[in-house]
Amino acid sequence: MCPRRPSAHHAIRRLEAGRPSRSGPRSGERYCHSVNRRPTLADVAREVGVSAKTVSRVLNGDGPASARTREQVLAAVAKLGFQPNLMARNIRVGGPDTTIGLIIPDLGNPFFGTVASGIEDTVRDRGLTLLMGSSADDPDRERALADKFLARRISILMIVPSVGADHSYLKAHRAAGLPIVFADRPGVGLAADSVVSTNRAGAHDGVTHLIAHGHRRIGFIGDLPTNLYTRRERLAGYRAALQEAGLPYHRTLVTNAHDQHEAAAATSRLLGLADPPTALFAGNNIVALGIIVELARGKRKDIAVVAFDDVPLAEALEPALTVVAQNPEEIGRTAATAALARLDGDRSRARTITVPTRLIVRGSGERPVPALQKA
Amino acid sequence: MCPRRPSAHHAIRRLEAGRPSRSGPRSGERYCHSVNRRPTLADVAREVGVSAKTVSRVLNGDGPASARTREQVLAAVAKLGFQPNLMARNIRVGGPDTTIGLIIPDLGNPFFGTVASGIEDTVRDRGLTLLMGSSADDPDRERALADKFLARRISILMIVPSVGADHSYLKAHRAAGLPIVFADRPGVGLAADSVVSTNRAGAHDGVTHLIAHGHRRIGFIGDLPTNLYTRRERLAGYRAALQEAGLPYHRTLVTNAHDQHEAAAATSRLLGLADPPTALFAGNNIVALGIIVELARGKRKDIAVVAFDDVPLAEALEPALTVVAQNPEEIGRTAATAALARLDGDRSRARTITVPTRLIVRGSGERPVPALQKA
DNA sequence: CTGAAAGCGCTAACAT
DNA sequence: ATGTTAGCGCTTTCAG
Repeated sequence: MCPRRPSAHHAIRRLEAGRPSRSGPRSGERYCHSVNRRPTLADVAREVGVSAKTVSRVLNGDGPASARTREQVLAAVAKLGFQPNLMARNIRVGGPDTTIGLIIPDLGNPFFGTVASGIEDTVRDRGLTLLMGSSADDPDRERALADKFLARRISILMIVPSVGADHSYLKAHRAAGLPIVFADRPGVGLAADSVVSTNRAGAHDGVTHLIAHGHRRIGFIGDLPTNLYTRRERLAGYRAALQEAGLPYHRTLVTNAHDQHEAAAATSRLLGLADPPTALFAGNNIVALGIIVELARGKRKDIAVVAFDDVPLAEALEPALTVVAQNPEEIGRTAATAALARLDGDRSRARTITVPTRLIVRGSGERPVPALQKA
Repeated sequence: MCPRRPSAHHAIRRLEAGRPSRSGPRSGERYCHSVNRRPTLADVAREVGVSAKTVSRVLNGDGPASARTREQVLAAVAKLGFQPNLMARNIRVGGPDTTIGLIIPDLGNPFFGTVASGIEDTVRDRGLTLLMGSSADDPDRERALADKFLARRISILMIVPSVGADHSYLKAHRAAGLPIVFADRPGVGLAADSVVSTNRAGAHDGVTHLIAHGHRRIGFIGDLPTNLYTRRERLAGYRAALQEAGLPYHRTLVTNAHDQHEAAAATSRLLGLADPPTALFAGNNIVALGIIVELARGKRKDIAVVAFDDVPLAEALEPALTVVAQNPEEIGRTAATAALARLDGDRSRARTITVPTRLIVRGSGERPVPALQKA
C-alpha cells in the first residue's frame, strides 16, 4: 500500500477538515508517485541525472541541448507522465496567463455562445484559452467574475456588460496594458474598445420594411430592462423609421418583455388594444420566440412580424420569418482581433466597431394590411 | 513621463520582438506603478510598514491581526489597487487551481451551452470557474485542450468526448485523484463517471409514438459519424421499437447527416424513394432543423416527424413538433454534482448516470398515414 | 499579535 | 552543452 499523503487534489478537502498537513513523508515511508505528488521538473532531472534547467531547456526549446540528453529527457518525461506546471512557469516569466477572460450574460443563449465561438476561433492559434463565466446580467456578479479573472492575470478581458454595471474600476488595468474589449454593448465609465451590431440602423431597416408593406400601426416589443443598450438603440431605430415615414409614435404600441413567456403576454396585450397594431417588431430573439408562439396559438396569420436577430426555424414558419440578422460569430471575431491588436502593442484611441446587420426578407413582413381579415 | 519598463502584459510581444528585457530600472529612473508592474504583497507591506506575511494574514483572514493593522492594510490595498496573484498563491499552496476544465464539441450549440450553464450553476458557490474550449469533435483537439487544462492544474475535468477519442491517457490523473466526468457520451478506455441521456429509451418512445399513430415506414436520420455514441444508442432504440411492433427494419430508411444542410438533403432523398417513409425520426436537434425546413420547402405536411432533442419554435410549427426532449441543464448539474462528490473524497466505483428524456407530444407525430395525400 | 526565513515549480542570468 | 544561483509572489513554518 501507498502511504496516503494528502494529494494535491485533496487540498480543498483538507482545508475543510482542518487537518494539519505534513509536508514530508513519515519515517520509513516513501511517496508513491501514482497517488501522491505530480512529478516536477526536478523529478525528471533526477531521473535522467541532469539539472532542472537542462530539462527546462529541452522542453521549451530555448537553449541548446545534445541529441542524447534530449532523448533521455523526453523519455523520462513520458515515463513519469510529467506535465509542466503552467502556473509556476507564468509566475516566473512574469507574463500574463495565456487565458482570455470572457463574461457573458447567459451561457445557454446561443447568441452569446456563438460570440464565444468566434472569439475562440480567433485566439486559438495564439495559444489562448477561454475562461468563461455568466453574469446573469447582474453587475455584482459581473464584477466578481472580473475580479476573479484579474486575480488570475488573464491576458485579455472581454465583457458583455450587464445593465447598470460601471467599469471605471478597470481603468488601472487598462492603463497597465491589459486589453479590454466590450462586446454586444459598450462599457460604461471606461474608454475601451467595443464591438456592437448596427442596432439602430438594423431596427430602422426592419421597421421600414414593414412600413413599405403598408403597415401604419407597428408594435415594438423590446428587452427588459428598458435601459438596456440594445433596447435603447433598437427603439431609436424604430422611432427614426416611423418619423422618416411621417408616422406618429404611439407609446401604447411600445412594450417590453424579459423572457419568452412575457413576450407572449405582451403580444396578447398589444393585440387586445382598442386600435391594435397590424405588425410587430421583435426587439430580440427571445422576444421573437414569444411573439411567434403567441401568434401561432391565436392563429393570427394576419399579423406581420419582423424580428431583430435570426432564429433557427425562421424559414420553416408560415409565413417564414423576416429578420434583421445579427452576426454573432463576426462580433466575436472582431472583438478578439481588436484585443489581439492591443496585446501586440496597439495604443491607439479606444474605438467602437460596428458589425453590420442584414435584413433577411422571408415573408412575414409582407402581409398586406388586413383591412379585410375577417371577410 | 514614466520610463516604459516593459509591462507584464507585453511579455508576449517581447518574446516576438526578441528584445532583451531588463529586469531593473535604468539609472535615474523609477518605476511608475500605474503603467508598469502590478502591485504585490510586498508593495502593500512596504506602504503600511509591516511584513508581507501580515498583509497576507489580513487578506486571507487566517492569523490574528490588530484592528489597526487590518485597517491600514485594507486602506493600502485599496489605494494601490492590489489584487493577489492567484497563480502565485496556488503554486505555494500546492493545491489545484480553482477551475474546472470543460471540453465540448461546439460552443455555439445551445445544447452544450446549456450543459455548461448547469455545470456553472452547480459549482459557482464552491468558487470554481469554467475553463472552456471546443474540440469540434476532433480527438486531437480534444487531447490538446485536455493537456493544456491539466498543465493548469484544474480541479475537475469534464469532457463531452469526441468520436474516436481514447481517454486512457487520463488514467494517471484519475488515479492521482483528479475528478473526471464525461457528459453526454461515455469516455473510452478510462473508468470514470459519465452522465448521459436515456438515448435508447427516448428514441424507442418517440418511434413507438409514430407506430401508435399508424406509421409503418419510418425513416431515421441520425448523426454523422455513424459510430457516434448517441447515434448508436438512438438507432438501437429505433430498431427496438420496430421489432417490438413486429415491423421490419429497412436499411434504406436509415441515413445520416452532419449538419442542417445535409439533413435537408437526406430528407429529400428518403422522400424520393420508390417506397418512401410516411414518418421521419430526427436523431438530433440539428437534423430536426434540416428535416423541418425541407418539409416546409416541399409543403409536405403529410409527413410525420418526431425529433430527438427539443428545438425553440417546436410549438409554433404547423403541425407543432413532437419531440423527445433532453434535459441538458440537468445533465450539467448531475455531472458537476458527481465531480464535486469526487473532489470531496468519494472513491466509489465509476458510475454511469442517466438523465431521463421526455416525450413531448405536440402533434407532428399524429398525422394519419396519408394514403390519400394527393386526393 | 507580528516578523524572518524557507520554499512551491519554474526560468533568467550568469557561470562553466 | 550544461550547471548554479537567484528569484517570481505568495504562504508555510517557526521565532519572537
